[in-house]
Amino acid sequence: MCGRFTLRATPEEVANHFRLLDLPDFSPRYNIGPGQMVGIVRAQQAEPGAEERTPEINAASPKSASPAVGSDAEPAVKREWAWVKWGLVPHWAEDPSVGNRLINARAETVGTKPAFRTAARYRRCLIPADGFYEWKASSRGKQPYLIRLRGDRLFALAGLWDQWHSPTGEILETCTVLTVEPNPLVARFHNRMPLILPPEAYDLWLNPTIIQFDRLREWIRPYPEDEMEAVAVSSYVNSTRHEGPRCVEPAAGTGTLFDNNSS
DNA sequence: CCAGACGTTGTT
DNA sequence: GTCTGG
DNA sequence: CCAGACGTTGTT
DNA sequence: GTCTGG
Repeated sequence: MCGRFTLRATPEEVANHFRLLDLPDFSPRYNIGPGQMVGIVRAQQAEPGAEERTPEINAASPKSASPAVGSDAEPAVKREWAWVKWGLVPHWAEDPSVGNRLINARAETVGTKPAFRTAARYRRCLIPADGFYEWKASSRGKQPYLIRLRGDRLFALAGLWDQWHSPTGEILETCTVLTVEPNPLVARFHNRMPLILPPEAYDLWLNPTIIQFDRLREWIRPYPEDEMEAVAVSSYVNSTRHEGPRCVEPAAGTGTLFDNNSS
């Protein structure tokens, strides 16, 4: 599953990887947890008070209707960075505290569950990350591991977002991370893992004209294990009050990098 | 029809 | 909001 | 995900 | 033990 992750890359790297029009503003994050504000990439939203009336955001574009192939070089839909709270609060929720429990959503069923169905059709997003944490129980307590791509590359968690209007009229934007079956590497830790999308899927995932969630099924699968690795890290990361490089320091005594090829 | 729910995760 | 259960 | 709380009453 | 908050 996914209850904690990192975004250690620079704003430049994120803007480049996700083809953002504007440079986002953030500091490296070593310990992003539920309830915190996270940066997401989503299809550019219509400006609320904009003078210019943009006719039908690309709804009829032939490019946006065909599946993206090969790379993420030419986004059919403009993308924007947004800050939202991790823990999805459905727009119809009475109490925003439900978000505390909706930090993950099963990708297999998200198209039909009432809490996620509409978001799965109209409000998908990518959540930039470059690592996530899993805890493994042992005789000496719980040992945290940082799981990342080989080469420590940036990647995208598949997510959904929603808007909630408080009684006093404030708008709360929130998100959730989709999960799938784990690949064998992550299965050492848990029976679920976050859904990681390859760049060639970004355009389809963010395309608001794709409202049939079934068209995204081919991307609902565990990320290849041979592109991933796990490192035992300090339990300093356990507390969400902790931030900084200490969170990813190799655990004392281990220093072991354990991946699919080690035995 | 109205009332009531709406979600995920963990684990021996 | 929208679906399920009674 | 882990950490930390876990409760009520009165009253100005 | 179980829920809430971060």
